[in-house]
Amino acid sequence: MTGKGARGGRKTGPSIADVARLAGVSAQTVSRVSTGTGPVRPETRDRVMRAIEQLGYTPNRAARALRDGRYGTIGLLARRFDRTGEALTTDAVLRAAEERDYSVTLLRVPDTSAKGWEPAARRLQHQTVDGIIIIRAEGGAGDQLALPATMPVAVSDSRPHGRYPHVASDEFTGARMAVDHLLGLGHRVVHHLGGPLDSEPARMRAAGWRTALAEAGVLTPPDAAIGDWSSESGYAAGTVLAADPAVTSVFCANDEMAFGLMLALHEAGRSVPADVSVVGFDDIALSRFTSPPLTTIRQDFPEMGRELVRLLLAQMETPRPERVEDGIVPLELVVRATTAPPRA
Amino acid sequence: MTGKGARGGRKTGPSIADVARLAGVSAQTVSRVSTGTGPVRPETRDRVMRAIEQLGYTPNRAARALRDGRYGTIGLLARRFDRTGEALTTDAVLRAAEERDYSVTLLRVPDTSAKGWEPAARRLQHQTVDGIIIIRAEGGAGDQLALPATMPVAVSDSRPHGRYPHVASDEFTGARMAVDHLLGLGHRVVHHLGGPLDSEPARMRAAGWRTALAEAGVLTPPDAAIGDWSSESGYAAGTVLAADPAVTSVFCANDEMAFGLMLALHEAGRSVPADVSVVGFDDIALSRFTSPPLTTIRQDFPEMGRELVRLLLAQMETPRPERVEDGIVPLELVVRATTAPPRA
DNA sequence: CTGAAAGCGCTAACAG
DNA sequence: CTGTTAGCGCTTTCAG
Repeated sequence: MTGKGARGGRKTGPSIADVARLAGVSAQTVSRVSTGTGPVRPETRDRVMRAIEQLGYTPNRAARALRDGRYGTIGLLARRFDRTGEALTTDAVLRAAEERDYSVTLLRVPDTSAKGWEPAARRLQHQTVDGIIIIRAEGGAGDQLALPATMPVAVSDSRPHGRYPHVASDEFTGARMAVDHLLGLGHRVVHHLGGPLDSEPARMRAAGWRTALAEAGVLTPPDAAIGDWSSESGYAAGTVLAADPAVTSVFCANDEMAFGLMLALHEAGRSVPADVSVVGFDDIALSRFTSPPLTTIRQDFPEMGRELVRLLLAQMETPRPERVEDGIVPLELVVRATTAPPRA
Repeated sequence: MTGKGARGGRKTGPSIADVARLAGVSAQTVSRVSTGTGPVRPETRDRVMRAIEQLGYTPNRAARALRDGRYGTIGLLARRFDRTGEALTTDAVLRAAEERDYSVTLLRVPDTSAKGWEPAARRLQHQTVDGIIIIRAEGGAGDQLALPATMPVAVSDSRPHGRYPHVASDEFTGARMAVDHLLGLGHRVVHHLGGPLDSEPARMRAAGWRTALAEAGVLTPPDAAIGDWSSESGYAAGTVLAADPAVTSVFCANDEMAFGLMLALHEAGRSVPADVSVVGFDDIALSRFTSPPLTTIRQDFPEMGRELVRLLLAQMETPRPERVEDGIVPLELVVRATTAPPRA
């Protein structure tokens, strides 16, 4: 014989063949027992079970994935995972995925620009994922994502994508609720501390603010301050706003910035809510427990996670469906102690 | 011919064979180009590259994993991922894993008890992971984890495990720094709001508090209040502590509880830091921006993530080494505005 | 009810 | 420098 061929790859743990050998049956039978497929005589099943136990056999997922052409894994893409919004979404997606028996792999995309997203997304495709959920807190042109055409995608963002189905909170309405609340308290005008300009959620919140003001007859709203979601940026904006006596109320695009803003206000000697009312957005866990507790717009993260996973799996079951509906999650105003009627 | 055999599994995307056919070369050559292994004539390489481009070929990771006997993936186990501590650790681990070209799969373990951890851990083994990092914020008897003997594990916890290497902040020293700071300000005694009793980090922080007090001559420290890390529990403890005029300073086992405590203090008319000083633990992003900004002990999460990954990969390279050193990460006192000398 | 064969896609070893 | 072969572990036919 011509000694050709080559040994295959590395062995990992006990394989189905090892179990079969020990139990004195065919690999086939072991598979049947292991997967619960097909008829097996109770006697045989017992023998196999014992062998499985004894060897500590667990099925090799790579082999199964190779055979089935799927991994049972969802990739979760975001710029970072250490912020409140991402963490809450991640946890929510994870729970929803679990329910459907999927696991979740994280991929961080360092760069905001489309250039940053794409290589990471490609890397993700080389990873073991069947579909991708993208959290887009900011970073504009995601339409250029250039993912493989067959890769199912769902996006957490505030606006239809054209290409991929998306899920979003009803940011526009949420912002209006915040502003209407302030207006209802008697404020003549509401200032705004917005998120980054390349963030769609930030834009929607600003639009809601502007619209609510317009409907109340304030046709030329004050300039909006721009932050980057961080408390630092809220603090910076706060030092400016604090100096303007015309400011009696501020609607902030997220809670973190609201806290930074309030600290600046406080340091400038303007008290909340007596001198200026503040409304946040998100309702993070801490907002209930700051002094004073923050009035804010609550996002339903668990529901978003569920929607995201639902939309993604729908695509995986029916690849490239003609049209996938988007998801929209309602928001809720939570009135706490940072809002009050204006002085005098 | 006897029509035996069976078709294999489902096709996913273009395979190496498809590329080979199109480029008019052997599968081997494609593999060589794709992996950058072995010599290929520039001409041939170009032809292959074009074919790859044209078909949008990307290697099938399941097949590679099957062959190599490894996945390039780390599993990250935690009770939940929506809290600050877990989110910071997750992000840190993710960054560290990326550097070493690993991806990270999340697994949530709903149950605190060892009973909850084990099935989840088994499930993880059935997942596509080469090793596991466990974040143990609470939930005691992790020694009974019963993971497969060959699975590398690293634990984020405060105390040697016996079984698995662990990484932890130097909680004991951190707690002492907090208490010494308060004592140095002139407080006669320092109260403590601790974490859950089944949490090792919580126990270490309480031990550090007790030791620092003892060294200062306070041999019978006041009873510690017990929380569950949440602001809610901090608030509850705060309502009790606020009623006790002997309380002039409190060291809290984390920042979230400190915020809850301070709100309760505030509502009871006791001001921070004039009436009572408060120190937290963690230094979460918001702590700098509350009013007043929180004095706290800063944890170095990125460093912890790096250590955790380093320890895990060390085991994977040298399976079951005789002894793996544990990691300990230093802590830092950050003095802000919630601490001051006692009144009078 | 059980066994044999074949093939998912990839790559190490060997032969040219 | 390139091609052939074999095999990683699993599961779906098909035959017995």
